[in-house]
Amino acid sequence: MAMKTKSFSNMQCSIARTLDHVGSWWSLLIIRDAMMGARRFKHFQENLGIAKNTLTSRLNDLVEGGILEKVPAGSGLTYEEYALTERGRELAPVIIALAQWGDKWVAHEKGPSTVITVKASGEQLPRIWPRDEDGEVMALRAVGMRRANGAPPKIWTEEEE
Amino acid sequence: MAMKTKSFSNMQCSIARTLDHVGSWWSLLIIRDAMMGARRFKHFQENLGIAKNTLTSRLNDLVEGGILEKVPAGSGLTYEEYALTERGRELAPVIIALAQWGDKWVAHEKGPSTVITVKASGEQLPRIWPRDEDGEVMALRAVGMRRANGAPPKIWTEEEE
DNA sequence: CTACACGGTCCTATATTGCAACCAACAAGC
DNA sequence: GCTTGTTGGTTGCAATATAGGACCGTGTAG
Repeated sequence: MAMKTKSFSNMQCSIARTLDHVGSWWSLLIIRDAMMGARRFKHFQENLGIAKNTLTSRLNDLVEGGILEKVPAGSGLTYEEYALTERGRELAPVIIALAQWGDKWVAHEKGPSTVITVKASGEQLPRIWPRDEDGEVMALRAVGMRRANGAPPKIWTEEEE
Repeated sequence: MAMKTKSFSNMQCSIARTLDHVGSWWSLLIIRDAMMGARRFKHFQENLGIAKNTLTSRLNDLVEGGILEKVPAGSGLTYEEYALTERGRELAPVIIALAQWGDKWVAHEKGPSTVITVKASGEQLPRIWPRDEDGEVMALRAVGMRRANGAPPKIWTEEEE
């Protein structure tokens, strides 16, 4: 699906499989703009400064991947717009995590250009972070990653956390 | 920093700035492996099936970006290993969000190869998701994204959410 | 002294991206 | 009815990045 030399889609890892859909340079920025209300070709193009043929490719990939869908623009309008599907909207945690990491670690001198908020209060959204079964924020060292049963083994076996 | 045609690093948007560090095809998979304990060049190479020169580039970029650092492997050992910095470890929410999205929407027929857990209980980590100031899980429609004061305006002005 | 593992570098072929030109469909102005 | 401009693309070409394999210097094992 993604147009690169080596596809991740046959990998079993969910991260790789996700990146196969949204891992190319512009995909997540297109999704970000879609979440902020961009719907038309020109919106993405003008806002991102992306080349038109590249944008065409990315949009087609995202539609094919079920993240965007083409919908009629409205009564009387002839063109179609690009709208996020539920699948696409559920990428919000990824977008939020990226934005918050960037705010903390590689902030622009002028501050962030986008603020993610709790609509009800207008306040800035709290940091998205792993939580345990009780909803308590966890230290990262308390998060484990292990191979699933039946998964191909890792190569490095010197130690296990 | 990242070696692509057009750099995102001068964009004000935090998402773009983050992607400038981790947006290339392999970066996030390298970080995933590092989180699972990979430390040596060969670990990444064998596990990912990435070309060696590409791996060299990506590792150098990540070190330059402060996400990995080279550390002496240990007493008596001559080589250096790649270890996540705090900056790198804090990408965990991104990795988790990608993994959980993939598990839900593009799962492999054999199931996930990696399971992310709460170490204390061994249970699967709950879904990482935006929460309000009280720690309550939010509906995505309750999350707002708006331009910061002073940010360049969006091009599309037809509607505001 | 020889062989091999490790962590690279260098070269070439292919794939992807950026850029600019071009184009068809439609709308607005005159 | 004709011209112009906007939109949403497509097509070529040049530049860049990736995959793959050959090669290499250092260190270790035998």
